[in-house]
Amino acid sequence: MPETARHDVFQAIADPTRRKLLQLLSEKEMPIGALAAHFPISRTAVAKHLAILSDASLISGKKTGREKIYVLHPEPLREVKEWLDYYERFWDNKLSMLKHLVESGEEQSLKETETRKKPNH
Amino acid sequence: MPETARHDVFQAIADPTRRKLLQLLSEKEMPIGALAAHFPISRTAVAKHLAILSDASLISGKKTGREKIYVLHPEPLREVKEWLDYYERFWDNKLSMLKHLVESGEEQSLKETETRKKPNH
DNA sequence: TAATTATGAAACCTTTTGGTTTTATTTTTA
DNA sequence: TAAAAATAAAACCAAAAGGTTTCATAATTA
Repeated sequence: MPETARHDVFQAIADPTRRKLLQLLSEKEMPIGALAAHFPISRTAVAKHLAILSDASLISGKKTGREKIYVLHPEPLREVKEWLDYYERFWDNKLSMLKHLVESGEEQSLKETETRKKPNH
Repeated sequence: MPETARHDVFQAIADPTRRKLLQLLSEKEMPIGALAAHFPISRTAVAKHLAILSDASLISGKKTGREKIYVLHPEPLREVKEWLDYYERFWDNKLSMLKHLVESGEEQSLKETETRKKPNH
């Protein structure tokens, strides 16, 4: 695994082993050994999957002593979510409008809460 | 492309060419020739991508005369969305609860689905 | 300090992916 | 009906993906 090419988040989550790694790291940060114990493949193979996830900025590792603890970084998944939002309208005719309102309201609130706390009715 | 193994929706959307194919088909149903015109690769290569998308049940083709018209089937993307919903809470602390309420309500109306706590992949 | 533990790195292997070119087959249409 | 158009199918190819084993290195601990 040359690790030269930049890895895409869509490609990173395409592999079931990598999805399970993300799930494990979402429960608790762990070193590679603890992660590898959950799989039938070798620790080296897990290390390569971690490298791909790291390349997609989905995880990072901090070395403490002789261990390297891996931590989840879910932010890049937002790109996938935004891609999906476009298609959601095609399968969901019911509440898509409400949900889009909620989500656009959320973005608004993220910007607004710094400057304003009360509604401006 | 032996087409023996069943294709996963996560894997199907991993390739940028296939994502663009989905986008084109979301605008208008088209035969393979019209699709291939949007890419620098051969029509045969596009045909293989379409086979993968079809294998993931994301599209289907109906033959009319000498043309085969491809149609988008976005439903399998719901699986990706549900997987993402689990991670959304990690980047969105504000309205995730409201959104989860909206979405669980939606799922309930479509079918009686349990609220899931862990991803199933 | 010597053995153990945890990880990193390199070399290698097989299958899958994403692409090509070539050769049919089936409908239209000139 | 012969030519053109649209697609399908087969054979082939290079590179990437996913795995292995083997060897090396850095911290711990007995």
